Amino acid sequence: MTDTPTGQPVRVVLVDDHPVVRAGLRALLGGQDDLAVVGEAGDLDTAERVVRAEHPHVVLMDLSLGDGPGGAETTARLLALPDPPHVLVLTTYDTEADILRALEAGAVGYLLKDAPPEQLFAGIRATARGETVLAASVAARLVRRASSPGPVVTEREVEVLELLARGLGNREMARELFVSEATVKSHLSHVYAKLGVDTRAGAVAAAIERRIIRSGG
Amino acid sequence: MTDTPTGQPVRVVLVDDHPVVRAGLRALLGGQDDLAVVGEAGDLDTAERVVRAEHPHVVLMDLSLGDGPGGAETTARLLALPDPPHVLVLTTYDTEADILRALEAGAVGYLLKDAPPEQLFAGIRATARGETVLAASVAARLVRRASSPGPVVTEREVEVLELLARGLGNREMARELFVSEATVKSHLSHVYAKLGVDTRAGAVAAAIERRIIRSGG
DNA sequence: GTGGGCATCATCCGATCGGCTACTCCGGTG
DNA sequence: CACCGGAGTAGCCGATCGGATGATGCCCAC
Repeated sequence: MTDTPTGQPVRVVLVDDHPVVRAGLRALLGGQDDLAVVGEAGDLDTAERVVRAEHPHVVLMDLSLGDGPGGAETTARLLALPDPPHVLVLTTYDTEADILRALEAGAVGYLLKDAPPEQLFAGIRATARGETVLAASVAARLVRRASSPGPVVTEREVEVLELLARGLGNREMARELFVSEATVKSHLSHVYAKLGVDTRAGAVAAAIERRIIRSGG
Repeated sequence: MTDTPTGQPVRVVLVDDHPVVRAGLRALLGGQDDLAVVGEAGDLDTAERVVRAEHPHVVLMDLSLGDGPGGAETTARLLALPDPPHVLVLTTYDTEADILRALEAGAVGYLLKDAPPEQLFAGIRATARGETVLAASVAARLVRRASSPGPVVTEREVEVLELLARGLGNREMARELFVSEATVKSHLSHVYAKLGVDTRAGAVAAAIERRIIRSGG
């Protein structure tokens, strides 16, 4: 509703591997007097360089950045720079793991790409002021999560889940991980408990849904 | 490389549920003299109305249109209109099932959102001429697929896969589907063969990857 | 009008899974 | 130093799975 009282526009850097999306954000933000896009990047390295050079107030970041390092890692890297920007995550997905990783990495906001432009503008202004901005559905997920114990799967368990998704049997997993079959079964039991399932198929589905493992693509 | 010899610009309608993406495409296409965005839509109904009114040469469509009807269905609906446009699918995903559905629905092109703008422009011009345009990775998938027998999973088999992803046992699936356990096992065997796996966990992963079933979110 | 694909059902049987209990190492933390 | 959690290991055993084989009814296409 209201505008920012400062005379200086909010300096924004766009980080997204989709040229189309970058152009879209540029076009949208260009219509706002108090928002200025001072740079953009399609990958982590470029992002780091641009942020270092431009010292933006806000970085608008797409989480599904390429296939390499996740947006969460990128966020962390940018926040480690001197005079770090506020990071506002703007993504297509609203999966729990994504949100948590981004917020844990230090992002102060999380909006979805299908958000109306006004919400986006307001989000950027709020982010520049250091406020936390969450899309409604994102907030809802966080609330829902706050009431449940965090299923923290260990690194090893993730490995087992990945092999599991490839359809390996316990014996094969054991060989692959250089451990005994008993150990694999042990990990599986723990995974089942943490994911709230009791079958391999259910574990794979749950793991993919919570983005503990990815399903290729 | 070359431009279209016609004096009339290519009339384009954008269909995408992300305002940001629509703005991006508008901005990008706006820089091309021979391309004119004559309308846009964020959902199926609007798309149908706009196409009916504007009679565009090309429809740029995002497959991941909302959570309702898929882009494939939307494509089919638009092609069913009088004087139908050429449909160029522009999406984030390059999953086999998506591509096939879109192409089967009648789309003549398939590009990814992370494509460079030049490729996008060329694709639109080619589409306007009725040519087929495929992103490199998409073409590769089709080639890879052509050599293998088409894994066309039946409706019933999808049901089994969905229950499988929920971690149900054969007995439970049988009860859920009002059939005998033997039938469930039969379906599973067929599914395994079609997906090229031999375990329930592998089947779930393969089914999610090929978007035969969704994993929530 | 016959073949093929789909859905259905049945039986057999070896292989695997999943739950249970119990133990050893190790690195952190109070 | 004692405690805890993660990782690794072991054996037992009933339940389940997966493969093989074979059969029936239906509907559609050639």
